[in-house]
Amino acid sequence: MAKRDDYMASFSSCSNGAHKRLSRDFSSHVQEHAKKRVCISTRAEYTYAPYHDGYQWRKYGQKMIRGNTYPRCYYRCTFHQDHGCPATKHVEQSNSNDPPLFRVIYTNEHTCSDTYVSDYMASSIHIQQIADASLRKAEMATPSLIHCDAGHGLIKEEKDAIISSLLTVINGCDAAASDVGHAAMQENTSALAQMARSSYESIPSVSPIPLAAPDELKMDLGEPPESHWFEALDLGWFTQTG
DNA sequence: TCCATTTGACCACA
DNA sequence: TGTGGTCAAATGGA
Repeated sequence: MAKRDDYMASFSSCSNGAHKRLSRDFSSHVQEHAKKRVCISTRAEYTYAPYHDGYQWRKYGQKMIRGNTYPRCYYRCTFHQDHGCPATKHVEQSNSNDPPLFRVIYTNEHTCSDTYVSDYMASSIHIQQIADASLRKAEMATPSLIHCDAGHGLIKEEKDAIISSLLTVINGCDAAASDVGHAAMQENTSALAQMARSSYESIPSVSPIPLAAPDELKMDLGEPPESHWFEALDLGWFTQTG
């Protein structure tokens, strides 16, 4: 496959017209190889904090998408020009709740590796933001429940779901780490997994009997079910071939 | 003055 | 031909 760096090197020494042409040439290469099932990573994520994921992004476009209430915003890595980092993400609000939930679609991995580890540390903050937002929502919905045993049980269930999601993500990261060879990331994700487990174990379990959360306490996620906080996009051509 | 964001226009693809 | 993704000039803030 043609290296993107080759194209990016060309970018720096050509006119705008040639720049655009090379960009399209590269897009054609990507699409061509996509047809041949070459690995290009894409994943979707639902989050309350779409703008703080540990990386620096620059917005390059916004578009109303047919059938969507809210516009989709297009971001690429700040180091796109400097280091040719191909990472991009699309952010679209998926509901009008307070706080609103956003769907973020990440495309391509960062090659600006100096910010890589901090991303995974940011992930723990990110998950904490999700948990906090979720619990605030529950508290606002039924403040009296927070102060009774049943309320504690419901909150524990809510936390269970969130932390379970975190562990799923971290386990996924562990697998990804072996692919890209970032040992440091593995250490951090293991630490995060341990943090999540200890956090999980430290939550007092007032009611050992699983309780079904009433409707007003369930998180309104719109389309995605809770088990799909982080969703891998199966585009049908992820398989790496020799 | 520099840099990030906005926004209309352009292009590729289905 | 409609839709989604990207570009780049214009604009605004630090």
